[in-house]
Amino acid sequence: MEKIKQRNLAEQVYKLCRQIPQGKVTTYREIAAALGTKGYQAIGQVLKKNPDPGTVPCFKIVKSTGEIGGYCGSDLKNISMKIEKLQKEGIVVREGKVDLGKCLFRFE
DNA sequence: TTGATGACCTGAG
DNA sequence: ACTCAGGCCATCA
Repeated sequence: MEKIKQRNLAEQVYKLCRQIPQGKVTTYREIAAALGTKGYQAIGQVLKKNPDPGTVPCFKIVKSTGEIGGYCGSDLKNISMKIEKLQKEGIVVREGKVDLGKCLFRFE
């Protein structure tokens, strides 16, 4: 049987990212769960390697603890920009952390 | 193919 | 609350 494995994890991730509404954020864990995998790291890996802020709002993805994590190379400067973008969307960021109980979006 | 890396997660001290 | 160590998965050299 040819398992219809995930053609490309990246594509799935991008699709989910695009489906994130404005003013909401998601965690790597949710994405991995939505894809049915446990490679949380792989998610971030793909996002980091394929930074497409024009098509995929990767800044809407945070850690399960609510921390920002990283952005465009895990540089602190970029992280700051990520936070600003989130705030602009209407997301509440406190001490570099996001209110998951308020802006956590889940894939149905 | 093997080995190393990473924007992670969970649990224990 | 914070820090340390182990684990899981996909991608790159």
